[in-house]
Amino acid sequence: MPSARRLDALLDQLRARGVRVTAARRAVLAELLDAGHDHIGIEELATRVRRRTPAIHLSTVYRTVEALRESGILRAARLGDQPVAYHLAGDTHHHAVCRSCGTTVEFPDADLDDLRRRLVDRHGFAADPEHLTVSGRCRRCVGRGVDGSGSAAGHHR
Amino acid sequence: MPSARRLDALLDQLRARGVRVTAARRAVLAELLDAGHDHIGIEELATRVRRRTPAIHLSTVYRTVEALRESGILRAARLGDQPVAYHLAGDTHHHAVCRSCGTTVEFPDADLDDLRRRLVDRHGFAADPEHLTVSGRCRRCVGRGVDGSGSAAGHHR
DNA sequence: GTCATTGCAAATGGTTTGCATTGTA
DNA sequence: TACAATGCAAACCATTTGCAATGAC
Repeated sequence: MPSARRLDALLDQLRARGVRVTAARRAVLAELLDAGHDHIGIEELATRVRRRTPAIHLSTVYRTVEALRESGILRAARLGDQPVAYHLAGDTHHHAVCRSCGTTVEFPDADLDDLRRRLVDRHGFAADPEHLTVSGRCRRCVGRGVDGSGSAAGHHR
Repeated sequence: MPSARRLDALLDQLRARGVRVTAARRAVLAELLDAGHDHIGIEELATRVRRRTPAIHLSTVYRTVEALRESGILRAARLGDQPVAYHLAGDTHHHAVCRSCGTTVEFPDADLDDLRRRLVDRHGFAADPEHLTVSGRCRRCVGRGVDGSGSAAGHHR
């Protein structure tokens, strides 16, 4: 589906929920579509949006992003300690972030099936496809024996 | 093991790493031991600490908590959007938080075994026992058909 | 005695909010 | 026209930091 078409579809989705379509929302959605699979932070998103659409205030981007999130159109992901980054909903996935080098690995939502089943069976808890971040160490850092801020054996001074 | 004894053990653990044992650290650890299984936020922790030990500054609590975290003695957990809460390391567990009513359900680290295996097998990624928060809806809210900030059908107005 | 730790006050940084104005439906 | 959305500046709040004084080893 061409990008312009997808944009219209998303805008219709908004209207259908009684959410008004404005320049800011159109622009933010357009940028998110452009970004494809990448995750964009608020500042970056604001910058990109302004390249095409004048003076859209950062606070507006915040409010826009929140509106889109409530409409289920985008997802917020907090990778490690970085500020929240956004991406269109759709292919739900999660991230594993290396605490030593910061590398991130993506994994599909299906990898949580087992956990989901356990949560439902035991607690009746229905897990959302909300973004999840797992911390740990990537292949390279494990191989190297590198250890992040965690537990380094006695090093005195 | 009596609480005082456990405190000493933890303090020794600190000394063994070359971390100095101070009033603030003793006090914070004592409170965390007292809190048992509960998670405590920074402000609350500072308040409790001050009940026994005078004028310990909030920034000191922050620094103390960070030092203890680096030593692997405590864990930080961010439940939903609340500020970070702390608890002693040990019985690693995770939380599922209901996005409608805020109820939290605890689940054991073992519930992540399957995910862990997948991450290792496919990416060589070694997941930490770091705290994880899963969002979703609890049994009651699922039953009631309540829906949090998520997707409420067209409401125009 | 040395150097980590603390108290304090000030800075930071991401995010939110009140209000008058603008623009969508 | 009515009311949601925006721009802007100010407020917020958790967390961090610089520095001189203090205290652990």
